[in-house]
Amino acid sequence: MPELPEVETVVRDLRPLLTGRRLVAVRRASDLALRRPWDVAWAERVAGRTVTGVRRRGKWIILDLDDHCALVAHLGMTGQLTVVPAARELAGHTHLVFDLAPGDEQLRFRDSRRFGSVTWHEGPEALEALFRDAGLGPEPFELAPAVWRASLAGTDRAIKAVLLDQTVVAGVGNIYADEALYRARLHPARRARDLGRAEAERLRKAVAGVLQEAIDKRGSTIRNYVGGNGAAGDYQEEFRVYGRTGEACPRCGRPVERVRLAGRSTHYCPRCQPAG
DNA sequence: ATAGGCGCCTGCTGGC
DNA sequence: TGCCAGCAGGCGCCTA
Repeated sequence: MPELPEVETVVRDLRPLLTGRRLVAVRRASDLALRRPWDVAWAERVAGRTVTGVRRRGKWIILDLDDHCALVAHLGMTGQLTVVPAARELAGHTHLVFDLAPGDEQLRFRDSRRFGSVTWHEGPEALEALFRDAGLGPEPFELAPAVWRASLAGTDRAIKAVLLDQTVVAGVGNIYADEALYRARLHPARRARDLGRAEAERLRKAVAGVLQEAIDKRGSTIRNYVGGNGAAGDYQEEFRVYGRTGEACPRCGRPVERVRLAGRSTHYCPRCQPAG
């Protein structure tokens, strides 16, 4: 579910709630497996450590610890990472609970579909290895025009597929790919290598612009997503095409169309985003 | 070597 | 009302 703006919102929420606090104890709250396996050994290493920072890389959430190790969370489609009062009843699908000190609160990881994960990494090298193995590409706000153009030129795929490729640019998912293509007035099925220089630059800026606006609105909540403080996002109110199949394009009034592309639902305006 | 498809899970919605 | 297919903010593995 969560793409870069949602993950960024979680990170901004969690930063003041976690930084300087100790993870007194960690325990599993379910026996069900997450995408990446829980390792009992790291629970012992993490217990008693203080969180020194909270940051994001692509759609990954990083909790830096005072022993230079790190916890890394991925929210998958339905993951939630929130700080709540320890007395609050455990919500369904809660998988991990971290007791915090000082204060009577807990960091909890919920995930109904369990496509998400929480893992522990021993040192900065191990963390880098995780992102290197994933082939994680540049952050969209730091994507150099020449690098972007080279990525487009080097593939036969549709531009929509390229936007979803985390090795090309990190953090874009299905919603913001569609919204960025609409803003750039580009048909999602256009071959990436066929984009002109101006079109490529328009799209690069549209991606950054849409993501920034979504961050400003605390991301998009369609179903499950909440920030680190438990509050939903507001950017779903700003969608121009995503999830608006059959509704009027806000620019020209033509009905928004939906097709299957790169294995994902893809929404676009057939007039504003011409195929040719 | 690239690109597409499928599987992983659960929950919700819409059509019959 | 009930059932069931289809769909969902993602990724990783397999195959052609």
